[in-house]
Amino acid sequence: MTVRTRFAPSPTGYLHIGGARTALFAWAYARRHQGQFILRIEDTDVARSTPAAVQAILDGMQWLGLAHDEGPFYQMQRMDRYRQVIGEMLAAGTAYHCYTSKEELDTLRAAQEAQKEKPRYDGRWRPETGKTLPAIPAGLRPVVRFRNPADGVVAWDDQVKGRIEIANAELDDFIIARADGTPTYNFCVVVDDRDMGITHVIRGDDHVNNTPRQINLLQALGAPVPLYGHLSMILGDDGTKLSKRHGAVSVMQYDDDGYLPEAVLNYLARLGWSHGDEEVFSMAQFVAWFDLDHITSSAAQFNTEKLNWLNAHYIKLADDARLGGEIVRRLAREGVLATPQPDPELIAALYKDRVTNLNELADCAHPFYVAPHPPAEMAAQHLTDLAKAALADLRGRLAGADFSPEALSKTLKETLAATGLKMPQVAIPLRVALLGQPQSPAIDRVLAVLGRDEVLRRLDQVLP
RNA sequence: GACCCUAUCGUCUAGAGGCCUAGGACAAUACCCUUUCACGGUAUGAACCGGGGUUCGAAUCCCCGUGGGGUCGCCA
Repeated sequence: MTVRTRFAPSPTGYLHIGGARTALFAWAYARRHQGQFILRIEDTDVARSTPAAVQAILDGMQWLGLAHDEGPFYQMQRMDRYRQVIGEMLAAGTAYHCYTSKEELDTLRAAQEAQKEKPRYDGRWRPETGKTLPAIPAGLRPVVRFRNPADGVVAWDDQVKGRIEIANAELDDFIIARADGTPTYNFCVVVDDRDMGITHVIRGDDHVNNTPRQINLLQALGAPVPLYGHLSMILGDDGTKLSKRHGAVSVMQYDDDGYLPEAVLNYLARLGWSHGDEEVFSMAQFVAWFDLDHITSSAAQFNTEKLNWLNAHYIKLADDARLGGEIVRRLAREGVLATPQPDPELIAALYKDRVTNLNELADCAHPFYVAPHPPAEMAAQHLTDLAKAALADLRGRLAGADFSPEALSKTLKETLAATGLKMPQVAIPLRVALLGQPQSPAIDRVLAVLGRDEVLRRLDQVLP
Protein backbone atom coordinates (compact mmCIF):
# COMPACT_ATOMS: atom_id res chain seq x y z
CA MET A 1 0.00 0.00 0.00
CA THR A 2 1.40 3.37 -0.98
CA VAL A 3 1.50 5.93 1.75
CA ARG A 4 -0.55 9.01 0.98
CA THR A 5 -0.49 11.94 3.40
CA ARG A 6 -2.02 15.36 3.11
CA PHE A 7 -1.71 18.86 4.46
CA ALA A 8 -5.08 20.54 4.62
CA PRO A 9 -4.91 24.13 5.81
CA SER A 10 -7.83 26.49 5.72
CA PRO A 11 -6.96 29.75 3.98
CA THR A 12 -8.11 32.10 6.68
CA GLY A 13 -4.66 33.41 7.51
CA TYR A 14 -1.00 32.89 6.87
CA LEU A 15 0.87 29.63 7.11
CA HIS A 16 2.01 29.75 10.69
CA ILE A 17 4.82 27.89 12.30
CA GLY A 18 2.64 25.15 13.77
CA GLY A 19 1.05 24.48 10.40
CA ALA A 20 4.47 24.44 8.83
CA ARG A 21 5.62 21.72 11.19
CA THR A 22 2.50 19.68 10.50
CA ALA A 23 3.17 20.05 6.79
CA LEU A 24 6.81 19.12 7.28
CA PHE A 25 5.98 15.93 9.14
CA ALA A 26 3.26 14.87 6.70
CA TRP A 27 5.59 15.62 3.81
CA ALA A 28 8.51 13.76 5.38
CA TYR A 29 6.38 10.74 6.13
CA ALA A 30 5.25 10.48 2.52
CA ARG A 31 8.80 10.96 1.25
CA ARG A 32 10.18 8.44 3.70
CA HIS A 33 7.84 5.80 2.37
CA GLN A 34 8.04 6.77 -1.29
CA GLY A 35 4.44 7.86 -1.06
CA GLN A 36 2.51 10.92 -2.14
CA PHE A 37 2.00 14.19 -0.35
CA ILE A 38 -1.22 15.98 -1.17
CA LEU A 39 -2.09 19.62 -0.63
CA ARG A 40 -5.72 20.41 -0.03
CA ILE A 41 -7.15 23.84 0.65
CA GLU A 42 -10.12 23.71 3.01
CA ASP A 43 -11.92 26.82 1.93
CA THR A 44 -15.51 26.00 2.79
CA ASP A 45 -15.66 28.87 5.24
CA VAL A 46 -16.49 31.34 2.50
CA ALA A 47 -16.69 34.27 4.85
CA ARG A 48 -13.17 33.88 6.18
CA SER A 49 -11.26 32.32 3.30
CA THR A 50 -9.32 34.67 1.05
CA PRO A 51 -7.29 34.26 -2.12
CA ALA A 52 -4.48 36.18 -0.43
CA ALA A 53 -4.34 33.58 2.31
CA VAL A 54 -4.26 30.77 -0.27
CA GLN A 55 -1.31 32.49 -1.89
CA ALA A 56 0.39 32.98 1.46
CA ILE A 57 0.13 29.27 2.16
CA LEU A 58 1.49 28.39 -1.26
CA ASP A 59 4.35 30.87 -0.80
CA GLY A 60 5.17 29.49 2.61
CA MET A 61 5.25 25.92 1.35
CA GLN A 62 7.44 26.92 -1.52
CA TRP A 63 9.84 28.87 0.66
CA LEU A 64 10.21 25.83 2.88
CA GLY A 65 10.62 23.59 -0.15
CA LEU A 66 7.76 21.28 0.78
CA ALA A 67 6.56 20.26 -2.64
CA HIS A 68 3.27 18.43 -3.01
CA ASP A 69 2.71 15.57 -5.44
CA GLU A 70 -0.98 16.21 -5.96
CA GLY A 71 -3.17 19.26 -5.67
CA PRO A 72 -3.73 21.82 -4.50
CA PHE A 73 -7.32 20.68 -4.35
CA TYR A 74 -9.93 23.22 -3.35
CA GLN A 75 -12.96 22.02 -1.44
CA MET A 76 -15.17 24.72 -2.92
CA GLN A 77 -14.64 23.05 -6.27
CA ARG A 78 -15.90 19.73 -4.95
CA MET A 79 -19.38 20.86 -3.92
CA ASP A 80 -21.15 18.58 -6.37
CA ARG A 81 -19.37 15.59 -4.94
CA TYR A 82 -20.29 16.54 -1.36
CA ARG A 83 -23.95 17.05 -2.28
CA GLN A 84 -23.97 13.68 -3.96
CA VAL A 85 -22.66 11.94 -0.83
CA ILE A 86 -25.10 13.81 1.38
CA GLY A 87 -27.91 12.63 -0.87
CA GLU A 88 -26.66 9.07 -0.54
CA MET A 89 -26.54 9.29 3.23
CA LEU A 90 -29.99 10.77 3.44
CA ALA A 91 -31.27 7.93 1.28
CA ALA A 92 -29.44 5.35 3.34
CA GLY A 93 -30.72 6.80 6.60
CA THR A 94 -27.26 7.53 7.98
CA ALA A 95 -28.13 11.22 7.91
CA TYR A 96 -31.35 13.11 8.44
CA HIS A 97 -32.93 16.56 8.21
CA CYS A 98 -33.12 18.61 11.33
CA TYR A 99 -35.35 21.66 11.59
CA THR A 100 -34.13 22.97 14.91
CA SER A 101 -33.44 26.67 14.55
CA LYS A 102 -30.31 28.38 15.77
CA GLU A 103 -32.32 30.11 18.43
CA GLU A 104 -33.67 26.82 19.74
CA LEU A 105 -30.16 25.44 19.73
CA ASP A 106 -28.92 28.40 21.75
CA THR A 107 -31.67 27.86 24.28
CA LEU A 108 -30.84 24.18 24.49
CA ARG A 109 -27.15 24.90 24.96
CA ALA A 110 -27.81 27.47 27.66
CA ALA A 111 -30.04 25.06 29.54
CA GLN A 112 -27.42 22.32 29.38
CA GLU A 113 -24.67 24.62 30.54
CA ALA A 114 -26.85 25.73 33.43
CA GLN A 115 -27.15 22.07 34.38
CA LYS A 116 -23.34 21.81 34.07
CA GLU A 117 -23.78 19.32 31.30
CA LYS A 118 -21.75 19.00 28.13
CA PRO A 119 -23.65 21.03 25.52
CA ARG A 120 -24.87 18.85 22.68
CA TYR A 121 -27.72 18.35 20.26
CA ASP A 122 -30.48 16.36 21.90
CA GLY A 123 -31.55 14.37 18.83
CA ARG A 124 -35.07 15.75 18.64
CA TRP A 125 -35.23 15.26 14.88
CA ARG A 126 -33.34 11.98 14.84
CA PRO A 127 -35.59 9.33 13.30
CA GLU A 128 -36.09 6.35 15.56
CA THR A 129 -38.38 3.41 15.08
CA GLY A 130 -41.62 4.04 16.92
CA LYS A 131 -40.78 7.71 17.47
CA THR A 132 -43.00 10.49 16.21
CA LEU A 133 -41.05 13.41 14.83
CA PRO A 134 -42.25 16.99 15.42
CA ALA A 135 -44.29 18.69 12.72
CA ILE A 136 -42.08 20.27 10.10
CA PRO A 137 -42.12 24.01 10.66
CA ALA A 138 -43.02 26.14 7.65
CA GLY A 139 -40.45 28.38 6.03
CA LEU A 140 -37.45 26.83 7.71
CA ARG A 141 -34.73 25.17 5.71
CA PRO A 142 -33.33 22.13 7.49
CA VAL A 143 -29.71 21.27 8.16
CA VAL A 144 -28.50 17.73 7.62
CA ARG A 145 -27.20 15.85 10.61
CA PHE A 146 -25.15 12.70 10.78
CA ARG A 147 -26.79 9.85 12.61
CA ASN A 148 -23.99 9.02 15.02
CA PRO A 149 -24.03 5.55 16.61
CA ALA A 150 -25.82 5.79 19.94
CA ASP A 151 -23.66 3.46 21.94
CA GLY A 152 -20.35 1.68 22.00
CA VAL A 153 -16.98 3.31 21.73
CA VAL A 154 -14.91 4.65 18.88
CA ALA A 155 -11.27 3.77 19.25
CA TRP A 156 -8.14 4.18 17.22
CA ASP A 157 -4.44 3.66 17.73
CA ASP A 158 -3.13 7.12 17.38
CA GLN A 159 0.27 6.98 15.74
CA VAL A 160 1.72 9.45 18.17
CA LYS A 161 -0.50 9.34 21.23
CA GLY A 162 -1.30 5.67 21.45
CA ARG A 163 -4.75 4.19 21.83
CA ILE A 164 -7.59 6.63 22.31
CA GLU A 165 -11.15 5.60 23.07
CA ILE A 166 -14.22 7.80 23.13
CA ALA A 167 -17.70 6.70 24.09
CA ASN A 168 -20.27 7.35 21.39
CA ALA A 169 -22.50 8.69 24.14
CA GLU A 170 -20.13 11.68 24.26
CA LEU A 171 -20.78 12.47 20.63
CA ASP A 172 -23.89 14.12 19.28
CA ASP A 173 -25.41 14.14 15.82
CA PHE A 174 -23.30 16.84 14.24
CA ILE A 175 -24.30 18.92 11.25
CA ILE A 176 -22.84 17.82 7.93
CA ALA A 177 -24.70 20.30 5.74
CA ARG A 178 -25.85 23.79 6.64
CA ALA A 179 -29.30 25.15 5.95
CA ASP A 180 -27.98 26.69 2.74
CA GLY A 181 -26.82 23.26 1.62
CA THR A 182 -23.08 23.80 2.00
CA PRO A 183 -21.27 20.94 3.70
CA THR A 184 -19.29 21.42 6.90
CA TYR A 185 -15.74 20.65 7.87
CA ASN A 186 -15.95 17.17 9.36
CA PHE A 187 -17.95 15.97 6.43
CA CYS A 188 -15.72 17.42 3.73
CA VAL A 189 -12.62 16.07 5.38
CA VAL A 190 -14.05 12.59 5.45
CA VAL A 191 -15.21 12.63 1.84
CA ASP A 192 -11.88 14.05 0.71
CA ASP A 193 -9.71 11.74 2.75
CA ARG A 194 -11.69 8.85 1.32
CA ASP A 195 -11.72 10.05 -2.28
CA MET A 196 -8.07 11.02 -2.17
CA GLY A 197 -7.03 7.70 -0.72
CA ILE A 198 -5.33 9.20 2.31
CA THR A 199 -3.64 6.46 4.34
CA HIS A 200 -2.13 8.55 7.15
CA VAL A 201 -3.75 11.62 8.57
CA ILE A 202 -1.03 13.64 10.28
CA ARG A 203 -2.48 16.77 11.78
CA GLY A 204 -2.60 18.98 14.84
CA ASP A 205 -3.67 18.00 18.29
CA ASP A 206 -6.73 20.20 18.07
CA HIS A 207 -8.32 17.62 15.77
CA VAL A 208 -8.24 14.75 18.25
CA ASN A 209 -11.84 15.46 19.15
CA ASN A 210 -12.89 15.40 15.51
CA THR A 211 -11.36 12.02 14.92
CA PRO A 212 -14.08 9.85 16.47
CA ARG A 213 -16.74 11.74 14.50
CA GLN A 214 -14.79 11.29 11.31
CA ILE A 215 -14.24 7.62 11.96
CA ASN A 216 -17.96 7.11 12.53
CA LEU A 217 -18.72 8.97 9.33
CA LEU A 218 -16.19 6.94 7.39
CA GLN A 219 -17.72 3.76 8.71
CA ALA A 220 -21.22 4.90 7.83
CA LEU A 221 -19.92 5.44 4.32
CA GLY A 222 -18.34 2.00 4.28
CA ALA A 223 -14.95 3.61 3.69
CA PRO A 224 -11.63 2.40 5.07
CA VAL A 225 -10.35 4.25 8.12
CA PRO A 226 -6.91 5.77 7.69
CA LEU A 227 -4.27 5.84 10.40
CA TYR A 228 -4.25 9.00 12.50
CA GLY A 229 -1.34 10.74 14.14
CA HIS A 230 -1.91 13.87 16.17
CA LEU A 231 0.90 16.32 16.72
CA SER A 232 0.87 18.26 19.93
CA MET A 233 0.88 21.97 19.63
CA ILE A 234 3.71 24.44 19.61
CA LEU A 235 3.70 27.01 22.39
CA GLY A 236 5.23 30.46 22.14
CA ASP A 237 8.62 31.40 23.55
CA ASP A 238 6.93 32.30 26.81
CA GLY A 239 5.07 29.01 27.17
CA THR A 240 1.69 30.39 26.25
CA LYS A 241 -0.39 29.55 23.24
CA LEU A 242 1.10 30.84 20.00
CA SER A 243 -0.59 33.99 18.79
CA LYS A 244 0.01 37.24 16.97
CA ARG A 245 1.70 38.58 20.07
CA HIS A 246 4.62 36.27 19.45
CA GLY A 247 5.76 38.13 16.40
CA ALA A 248 6.99 35.71 13.81
CA VAL A 249 4.00 33.42 13.60
CA SER A 250 3.83 33.47 9.84
CA VAL A 251 6.42 31.37 8.05
CA MET A 252 7.19 34.15 5.61
CA GLN A 253 7.91 36.42 8.54
CA TYR A 254 10.95 34.23 9.18
CA ASP A 255 12.19 35.06 5.72
CA ASP A 256 11.70 38.74 6.46
CA ASP A 257 13.48 38.32 9.76
CA GLY A 258 16.55 36.87 8.11
CA TYR A 259 16.17 33.15 8.63
CA LEU A 260 17.27 30.57 6.11
CA PRO A 261 14.59 28.00 5.28
CA GLU A 262 16.94 25.12 6.06
CA ALA A 263 17.42 26.50 9.58
CA VAL A 264 13.68 26.80 10.16
CA LEU A 265 13.15 23.31 8.77
CA ASN A 266 15.89 21.76 10.90
CA TYR A 267 14.56 23.55 13.96
CA LEU A 268 10.99 22.46 13.32
CA ALA A 269 12.07 18.88 12.72
CA ARG A 270 13.61 18.75 16.17
CA LEU A 271 10.62 20.36 17.81
CA GLY A 272 8.65 17.33 18.86
CA TRP A 273 10.66 14.73 17.03
CA SER A 274 14.05 13.27 17.68
CA HIS A 275 16.56 10.78 16.41
CA GLY A 276 18.79 10.08 19.39
CA ASP A 277 21.19 12.94 19.93
CA GLU A 278 21.08 14.26 16.38
CA GLU A 279 20.59 18.00 16.26
CA VAL A 280 21.86 19.25 12.93
CA PHE A 281 20.86 17.43 9.79
CA SER A 282 19.78 17.97 6.20
CA MET A 283 16.28 17.36 4.93
CA ALA A 284 17.55 14.29 3.06
CA GLN A 285 18.81 12.90 6.34
CA PHE A 286 15.59 13.87 8.08
CA VAL A 287 13.49 12.06 5.51
CA ALA A 288 15.66 8.96 5.84
CA TRP A 289 15.22 8.98 9.62
CA PHE A 290 11.70 10.25 10.06
CA ASP A 291 9.18 8.06 11.82
CA LEU A 292 6.04 8.54 13.86
CA ASP A 293 7.39 6.54 16.80
CA HIS A 294 9.71 9.27 17.94
CA ILE A 295 7.28 12.14 17.99
CA THR A 296 6.72 13.61 21.44
CA SER A 297 3.14 13.66 22.58
CA SER A 298 3.40 16.68 24.82
CA ALA A 299 3.37 20.31 23.77
CA ALA A 300 6.68 21.96 22.90
CA GLN A 301 7.74 25.48 23.63
CA PHE A 302 9.28 27.39 20.77
CA ASN A 303 12.83 28.49 21.51
CA THR A 304 14.04 31.34 19.34
CA GLU A 305 17.57 31.10 20.71
CA LYS A 306 18.03 27.60 19.41
CA LEU A 307 16.60 28.61 16.06
CA ASN A 308 19.09 31.47 16.01
CA TRP A 309 21.93 29.09 16.68
CA LEU A 310 20.85 26.84 13.82
CA ASN A 311 20.43 29.84 11.56
CA ALA A 312 23.96 31.03 12.33
CA HIS A 313 25.17 27.53 11.59
CA TYR A 314 23.47 27.36 8.21
CA ILE A 315 24.65 30.84 7.28
CA LYS A 316 28.23 29.68 7.82
CA LEU A 317 27.52 26.77 5.48
CA ALA A 318 25.74 28.77 2.78
CA ASP A 319 27.74 29.76 -0.24
CA ASP A 320 28.89 33.30 -0.68
CA ALA A 321 27.01 33.90 -3.91
CA ARG A 322 23.68 33.06 -2.29
CA LEU A 323 24.50 35.19 0.72
CA GLY A 324 25.60 38.02 -1.55
CA GLY A 325 22.20 37.84 -3.19
CA GLU A 326 20.51 38.05 0.20
CA ILE A 327 22.55 41.12 1.03
CA VAL A 328 21.45 42.83 -2.17
CA ARG A 329 17.81 41.89 -1.63
CA ARG A 330 17.73 43.03 1.99
CA LEU A 331 19.61 46.24 1.40
CA ALA A 332 17.23 47.05 -1.44
CA ARG A 333 14.35 46.58 0.96
CA GLU A 334 15.81 49.43 2.99
CA GLY A 335 16.31 51.51 -0.10
CA VAL A 336 20.04 50.96 -0.24
CA LEU A 337 21.57 50.06 -3.55
CA ALA A 338 24.34 47.49 -3.30
CA THR A 339 26.69 48.40 -6.12
CA PRO A 340 28.87 45.75 -7.81
CA GLN A 341 31.83 47.38 -6.06
CA PRO A 342 32.56 46.08 -3.48
CA ASP A 343 31.20 42.70 -4.49
CA PRO A 344 28.45 41.65 -2.01
CA GLU A 345 29.83 38.15 -2.22
CA LEU A 346 33.12 39.30 -0.69
CA ILE A 347 31.29 41.03 2.12
CA ALA A 348 29.29 37.87 2.73
CA ALA A 349 32.53 35.92 3.01
CA LEU A 350 33.83 38.46 5.47
CA TYR A 351 30.81 38.34 7.79
CA LYS A 352 29.09 34.98 7.34
CA ASP A 353 30.64 33.35 10.37
CA ARG A 354 29.87 36.29 12.62
CA VAL A 355 26.15 36.85 12.16
CA THR A 356 23.02 35.17 13.39
CA ASN A 357 20.67 36.17 10.64
CA LEU A 358 20.58 37.58 7.15
CA ASN A 359 19.38 41.00 8.23
CA GLU A 360 22.42 41.34 10.44
CA LEU A 361 24.51 40.36 7.46
CA ALA A 362 22.91 43.11 5.43
CA ASP A 363 23.46 45.56 8.29
CA CYS A 364 27.13 44.62 8.26
CA ALA A 365 27.27 45.24 4.53
CA HIS A 366 25.50 48.58 4.78
CA PRO A 367 28.53 50.77 5.62
CA PHE A 368 30.40 49.32 2.65
CA TYR A 369 27.89 50.96 0.33
CA VAL A 370 26.99 54.05 2.31
CA ALA A 371 29.91 55.87 3.89
CA PRO A 372 29.12 56.15 7.59
CA HIS A 373 29.39 59.21 9.77
CA PRO A 374 30.73 58.05 13.10
CA PRO A 375 28.64 59.53 15.92
CA ALA A 376 30.36 62.47 17.63
CA GLU A 377 30.84 60.58 20.85
CA MET A 378 32.47 57.64 19.10
CA ALA A 379 34.68 59.93 17.08
CA ALA A 380 35.75 61.80 20.18
CA GLN A 381 36.62 58.58 21.93
CA HIS A 382 38.52 56.88 19.14
CA LEU A 383 39.68 59.54 16.70
CA THR A 384 42.11 61.21 19.06
CA ASP A 385 45.00 63.31 17.83
CA LEU A 386 47.28 60.39 18.47
CA ALA A 387 45.05 58.09 16.44
CA LYS A 388 44.70 60.60 13.65
CA ALA A 389 48.45 60.94 13.43
CA ALA A 390 48.69 57.17 13.02
CA LEU A 391 45.92 57.18 10.41
CA ALA A 392 47.70 59.93 8.54
CA ASP A 393 50.85 57.88 8.52
CA LEU A 394 48.91 54.89 7.29
CA ARG A 395 47.14 56.92 4.63
CA GLY A 396 50.47 57.93 3.21
CA ARG A 397 51.62 54.33 2.94
CA LEU A 398 48.28 53.07 1.60
CA ALA A 399 48.27 55.46 -1.33
CA GLY A 400 50.79 53.40 -3.17
CA ALA A 401 50.33 50.04 -1.47
CA ASP A 402 49.29 46.68 -2.77
CA PHE A 403 45.72 45.98 -1.53
CA SER A 404 45.93 42.26 -0.91
CA PRO A 405 45.21 41.39 2.74
CA GLU A 406 48.75 40.06 3.16
CA ALA A 407 50.38 43.22 1.86
CA LEU A 408 47.93 45.35 3.83
CA SER A 409 48.86 43.52 6.99
CA LYS A 410 52.51 44.41 6.37
CA THR A 411 51.67 48.02 5.67
CA LEU A 412 49.75 48.19 8.91
CA LYS A 413 52.76 46.87 10.77
CA GLU A 414 54.92 49.52 9.20
CA THR A 415 52.66 52.16 10.67
CA LEU A 416 52.84 50.40 14.02
CA ALA A 417 56.62 50.49 13.86
CA ALA A 418 56.67 54.13 12.79
CA THR A 419 54.29 55.32 15.49
CA GLY A 420 55.22 52.92 18.27
CA LEU A 421 51.54 52.01 18.77
CA LYS A 422 49.98 48.61 19.32
CA MET A 423 47.70 47.07 16.73
CA PRO A 424 44.40 47.85 18.51
CA GLN A 425 45.45 51.47 18.90
CA VAL A 426 45.51 51.82 15.14
CA ALA A 427 43.00 49.22 14.06
CA ILE A 428 40.11 50.50 16.17
CA PRO A 429 40.33 54.14 15.05
CA LEU A 430 40.71 52.82 11.53
CA ARG A 431 37.49 50.85 11.88
CA VAL A 432 35.69 53.90 13.20
CA ALA A 433 36.96 56.00 10.32
CA LEU A 434 36.14 53.42 7.67
CA LEU A 435 32.97 51.74 8.93
CA GLY A 436 31.70 53.98 11.69
CA GLN A 437 32.03 51.22 14.27
CA PRO A 438 34.85 50.07 16.51
CA GLN A 439 34.40 46.37 15.69
CA SER A 440 34.78 44.56 12.41
CA PRO A 441 36.42 41.48 10.97
CA ALA A 442 40.19 41.52 10.56
CA ILE A 443 40.95 45.07 9.45
CA ASP A 444 43.29 44.06 6.63
CA ARG A 445 40.49 42.06 5.03
CA VAL A 446 38.11 44.97 5.44
CA LEU A 447 40.60 47.27 3.73
CA ALA A 448 41.01 44.82 0.89
CA VAL A 449 37.27 44.55 0.31
CA LEU A 450 36.65 48.30 0.52
CA GLY A 451 39.39 49.00 -2.00
CA ARG A 452 41.99 51.71 -2.20
CA ASP A 453 39.86 54.54 -3.57
CA GLU A 454 37.15 54.18 -0.97
CA VAL A 455 39.63 53.69 1.88
CA LEU A 456 41.54 56.85 0.97
CA ARG A 457 38.34 58.81 0.49
CA ARG A 458 37.03 57.81 3.90
CA LEU A 459 40.33 58.48 5.63
CA ASP A 460 40.42 61.90 4.11
CA GLN A 461 37.01 62.60 5.61
CA VAL A 462 38.34 62.24 9.14
CA LEU A 463 41.83 63.55 8.64
CA PRO A 464 42.36 67.31 8.86
C1' G B 1 -18.28 22.00 34.01
C1' A B 2 -17.82 17.43 30.76
C1' C B 3 -14.67 14.63 27.59
C1' C B 4 -9.78 13.80 25.66
C1' C B 5 -4.42 14.47 25.77
C1' U B 6 -0.04 15.44 28.61
C1' A B 7 4.22 15.81 32.61
C1' U B 8 12.89 14.35 32.46
C1' C B 9 17.84 20.37 33.36
C1' G B 10 15.37 27.51 32.15
C1' U B 11 14.19 25.43 26.78
C1' C B 12 14.17 21.25 22.90
C1' U B 13 14.93 16.36 23.97
C1' A B 14 17.56 10.92 24.75
C1' G B 15 15.47 7.14 27.67
C1' A B 16 10.90 0.77 25.45
C1' G B 17 12.25 -2.30 33.90
C1' G B 18 18.66 -3.28 35.43
C1' C B 19 23.30 -0.24 30.31
C1' C B 20 21.13 6.04 34.59
C1' U B 21 26.12 8.33 39.59
C1' A B 22 19.95 10.20 33.94
C1' G B 23 22.98 11.41 27.97
C1' G B 24 22.97 15.34 23.94
C1' A B 25 21.76 20.32 22.14
C1' C B 26 20.34 25.66 22.92
C1' A B 27 20.88 29.18 26.69
C1' A B 28 24.00 30.45 31.22
C1' U B 29 28.90 30.69 33.66
C1' A B 30 34.36 30.25 33.48
C1' C B 31 38.72 29.73 30.83
C1' C B 32 41.52 29.42 26.06
C1' C B 33 42.23 31.51 21.11
C1' U B 34 42.42 36.63 19.08
C1' U B 35 44.22 42.68 15.56
C1' U B 36 38.79 44.80 18.28
C1' C B 37 33.99 42.46 18.38
C1' A B 38 32.34 38.01 17.04
C1' C B 39 33.26 32.94 15.53
C1' G B 40 35.59 28.68 17.42
C1' G B 41 37.57 25.37 21.40
C1' U B 42 37.52 23.40 26.48
C1' A B 43 35.20 23.01 31.10
C1' U B 44 31.28 23.75 34.89
C1' G B 45 26.46 24.22 37.04
C1' A B 46 21.46 22.59 35.93
C1' A B 47 16.06 17.81 35.58
C1' C B 48 12.97 12.42 36.31
C1' C B 49 5.66 17.02 39.36
C1' G B 50 3.65 14.65 44.28
C1' G B 51 1.71 10.23 46.64
C1' G B 52 0.64 5.25 46.51
C1' G B 53 1.25 0.48 44.28
C1' U B 54 3.54 -3.78 40.88
C1' U B 55 8.64 -5.82 40.90
C1' C B 56 14.56 -8.62 43.43
C1' G B 57 14.88 -3.82 40.80
C1' A B 58 10.91 1.94 38.29
C1' A B 59 12.57 8.06 34.89
C1' U B 60 10.39 3.79 32.40
C1' C B 61 4.38 -0.26 34.14
C1' C B 62 -0.60 0.69 37.05
C1' C B 63 -3.78 3.95 40.21
C1' C B 64 -4.87 8.66 42.58
C1' G B 65 -3.74 13.77 43.09
C1' U B 66 -1.74 18.27 41.11
C1' G B 67 -0.06 21.31 37.10
C1' G B 68 -0.35 22.28 31.71
C1' G B 69 -2.99 21.83 27.04
C1' G B 70 -7.03 20.71 23.63
C1' U B 71 -12.31 20.27 22.43
C1' C B 72 -17.32 20.98 23.43
C1' G B 73 -20.13 26.07 16.42
C1' C B 74 -25.02 25.85 10.71
C1' C B 75 -15.44 27.67 12.14
C1' A B 76 -11.81 24.83 10.19
